[in-house]
Amino acid sequence: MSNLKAVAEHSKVSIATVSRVINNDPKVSRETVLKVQASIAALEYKPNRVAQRLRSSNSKTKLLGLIIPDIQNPFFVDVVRGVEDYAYQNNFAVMIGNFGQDEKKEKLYLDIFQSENIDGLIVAPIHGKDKGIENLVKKNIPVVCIDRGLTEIDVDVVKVDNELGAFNAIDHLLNMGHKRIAFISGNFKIPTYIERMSGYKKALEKHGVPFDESLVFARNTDYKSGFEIAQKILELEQRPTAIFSGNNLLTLGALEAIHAENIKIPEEISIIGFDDMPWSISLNPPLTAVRQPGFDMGRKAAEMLYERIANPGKKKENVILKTELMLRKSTTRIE
Amino acid sequence: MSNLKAVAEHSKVSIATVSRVINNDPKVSRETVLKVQASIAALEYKPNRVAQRLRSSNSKTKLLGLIIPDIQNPFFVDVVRGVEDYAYQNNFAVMIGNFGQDEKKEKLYLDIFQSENIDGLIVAPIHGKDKGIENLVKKNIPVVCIDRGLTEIDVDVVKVDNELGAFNAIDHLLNMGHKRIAFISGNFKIPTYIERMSGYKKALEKHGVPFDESLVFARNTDYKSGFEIAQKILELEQRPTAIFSGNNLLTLGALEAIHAENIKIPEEISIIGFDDMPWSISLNPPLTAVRQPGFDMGRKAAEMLYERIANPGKKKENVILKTELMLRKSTTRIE
DNA sequence: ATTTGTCATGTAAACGTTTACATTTATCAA
DNA sequence: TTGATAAATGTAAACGTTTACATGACAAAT
Repeated sequence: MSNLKAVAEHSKVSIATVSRVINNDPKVSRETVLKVQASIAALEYKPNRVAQRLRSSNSKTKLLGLIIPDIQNPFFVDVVRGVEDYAYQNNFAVMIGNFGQDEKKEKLYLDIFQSENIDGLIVAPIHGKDKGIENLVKKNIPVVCIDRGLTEIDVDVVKVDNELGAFNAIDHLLNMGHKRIAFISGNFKIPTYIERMSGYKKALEKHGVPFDESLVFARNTDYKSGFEIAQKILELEQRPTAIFSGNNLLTLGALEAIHAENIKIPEEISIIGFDDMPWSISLNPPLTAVRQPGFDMGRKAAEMLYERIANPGKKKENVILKTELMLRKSTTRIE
Repeated sequence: MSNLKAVAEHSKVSIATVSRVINNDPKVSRETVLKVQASIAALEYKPNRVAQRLRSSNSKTKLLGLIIPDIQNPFFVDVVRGVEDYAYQNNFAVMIGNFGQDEKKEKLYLDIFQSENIDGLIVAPIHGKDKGIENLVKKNIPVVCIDRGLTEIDVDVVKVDNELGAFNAIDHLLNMGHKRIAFISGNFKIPTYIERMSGYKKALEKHGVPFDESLVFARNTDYKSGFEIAQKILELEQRPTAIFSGNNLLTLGALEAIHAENIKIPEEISIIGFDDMPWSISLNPPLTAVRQPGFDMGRKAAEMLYERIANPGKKKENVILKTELMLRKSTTRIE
């Protein structure tokens, strides 16, 4: 790879001048600019971003870190796309780390990204008291949390009104006459699930239905957990008439379990999923789901990160987007 | 962030010695090692990977680039997971770029990754004559192609036997009596679709069914294309009895179109998709599909990249994995 | 006592940039 | 002519590492 020195020699100027041309410094004569640009083209010179980042943190070639809990979850894929969309338009590169709900792995990525001198980080914390992320914030490294916030410290957040989203889903089921509604949740260390649980409870309360702890199942947030928990639910002596499932993958896993038992949805059991998918309509049956605007969340987070980088002192922001209940065919009225 | 110098001062040795301790150089006394390690811990020192990469390319802190065509496609998500799995175990960081089948964006990521001094690249080329990737290979930057190869140049490749995969799918349909089989393909610039097309033709040939060009539709590889092409197919005067769809997203899009028209699968039309998904069983109806081992492909590619980095001169490898036809309920026999 | 060798450590150059500061040259006012 | 000012360019330090080479201390061999 050719470097500044090569270009400088080729156009018979100093490397400082070449650097100035690259950075559009006005203090260089038109003549020299043209000469240097010709050399740059001739040698196919590309600035070395590693050297740029080592030398100065406020260069124009920014590097963003993005840490997500589970890339298999289409919701987070949407988030990634949103972040990338904004980054691409603004000439950032994005480094992605997927920690698969593994706290150690999250910590590793935090360390790596930090020592890669990233200019900013977008992260969905594994829990609300994440010390690693708190540290970054304290060090004044620009951080935006997505999907989940931090409880101990003030930080930029983009999330969704999880409580209301869950409330509306459960309210809908209760309105249709359901009383025994199982909740397949993710781990309650994760803030989102605490909030969804709270919405679940509030809806029950509103309808005067007593809360039954034995209907709540919290494990991991993957396909397999959804499958296994649903199996258990279906075996219950007094089977619930409806299932509320906490995320995309849990829903898909639960569907597999239900289909494996040849149980009819919604005639024998209703189901609502948190997280919509483009192909929800093609599921058997078309799935009623709580839609989160993943792409928009990603884009917004990137935008906020950009602003935070430009203006580190600025007041922390807390953006809460709305969910939408997509009514389809996986729920029905019962007497 | 503390640096070598700070650690050196803290433990009253030179920075060279500290560096040696970090890199486990045996030529340093036990006593000093302990002293330095204590300082490292006290100051929470983390090596700066940017400086490491600038200084030497054969350090232990490697950075891999991964460029994929479409992160919305669950197949590529599996690939990402496979790559990451291997990378994580071997202490690499992975930088992901998603180019969304946009050639310009692919080029941009190629440039960025190169100027980030990546140690190696895993990429699914947008087409077989990708000059950008050819250049990297010529510059002796370790590259492994995944899902798709390069025609003009010898390079490491991990892919799947697309021709045979498609052949088996079409053969299955023909065996069930189908003769008019539509093919929803991606763009024929992409090598995979050329190969799948070839398998499609060979199967027709085997059964003596004449090839009908008007049944082949090639556009993009996204959900929307699948939806729109399927709409067209359903409007055909003499409607095909079966659809073979070229990838995950095309299949899901096509399903939506079919369901929107209230057409029964498989009674009124059969469908086989290239690419299986974990939740294929929960689709309406459970989808018959050609499974590709995405995770294994990613893992294998990372492994090959690792070997190529260690041994750049080694002979290029061409790994072709097998597909598997997953028989479910979306196809039926016709007379 | 001198030489040789080994081990531990230090010194300084290098990686490719950016940038504060210094230098050169030209322009113009007095 | 001199000095001041401005414009264009160059010089060199810095970012945080790694590493070839130099140095120094000490023990063993002569």
